[in-house]
Amino acid sequence: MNVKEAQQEFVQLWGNFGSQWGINKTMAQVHALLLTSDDAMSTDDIMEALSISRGGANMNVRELMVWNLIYKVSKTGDRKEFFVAEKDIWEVAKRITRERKRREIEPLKLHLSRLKELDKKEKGAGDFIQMVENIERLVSRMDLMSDTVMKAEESAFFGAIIRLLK
Amino acid sequence: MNVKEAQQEFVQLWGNFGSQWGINKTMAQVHALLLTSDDAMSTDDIMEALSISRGGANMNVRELMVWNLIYKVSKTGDRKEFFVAEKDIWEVAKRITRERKRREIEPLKLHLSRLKELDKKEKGAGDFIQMVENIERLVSRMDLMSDTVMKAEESAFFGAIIRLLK
DNA sequence: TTTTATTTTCAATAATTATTGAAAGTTTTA
DNA sequence: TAAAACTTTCAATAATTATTGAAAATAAAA
Repeated sequence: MNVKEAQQEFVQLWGNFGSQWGINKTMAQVHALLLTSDDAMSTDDIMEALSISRGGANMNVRELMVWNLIYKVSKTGDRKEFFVAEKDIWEVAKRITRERKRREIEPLKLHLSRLKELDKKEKGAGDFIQMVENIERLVSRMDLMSDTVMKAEESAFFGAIIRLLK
Repeated sequence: MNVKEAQQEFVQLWGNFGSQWGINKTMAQVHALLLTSDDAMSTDDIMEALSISRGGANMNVRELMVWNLIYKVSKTGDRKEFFVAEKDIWEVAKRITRERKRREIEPLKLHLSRLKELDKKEKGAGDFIQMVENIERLVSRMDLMSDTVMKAEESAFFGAIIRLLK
């Protein structure tokens, strides 16, 4: 297997993995392509590499820019836009986490919290509220966990503690 | 808002949230329904509550049993099967984590590891392998962290340490 | 055994989600 | 200013994924 083949396999792998976790497959593929590409790529390069349409390539690079996972760069003497990915994988993880938190976790927390505004006198209300509170606690803990992982990575001290917990 | 309305809203909420994370929407709804239901429900009860077909109800309860999130129970004098959910939300989280790990993370790790078997002499191979290794490290760390959080919940000592990291 | 109740399967269909590609829009160059 | 180069949009379409429902299978009762 040469590098190109390995890269193609990685692109497929990452696309499938992404879609299992609710991330658009093609977006994940574009990301994987840029992650493992040495130099900046234009929309045409991406279209060619992934056999996708111009529209699709454009939409996905724009979305990846919103997620802060890729950047636009320009080459002197070329009018086209080129794109490069953030290569620090921990930075990548942090940004994906941040975006999903903002889009999904925060609204979920809000919604759950509002669910507790029900007639507390009614039979069964207590149990229901308890369940919602337990879920709220779970979500918060998971949320905190992601912060902790990221923080641990940045700190030798916390990192050592985390490893102790294994 | 009464309990029933709140429950219905929760079912919708959980279904949407699940599908954003790659979990079948109806399966998440059946789970939410049973999670917030006081007594065991039959397939007919579930069909009625969620307005879904018999086939759908059956497929989803079976799948939830594979995930170990619900159990079959029987009522004396009734031939039907009834279902109840595991109500301990931490247990629920652990089981979902375990299942996704088994189905997705383990295969991903294997696949990533195999990607490193390429001609290392080729130009660019070093960078590619480095990227794959960084991703492997990230996946492992995320994986380990989920164990740690679950463990922390069960242990005052670990819990205290995790809180320190906040 | 036969009937009845219940569960399971799965081909057909519906619903959802992703993708295309050509037209419109924008920016740069001549 | 007009033409060329490039980017963006979005209605139409394709691909994927979820759902139905009726028939087959299974299990319990008569």
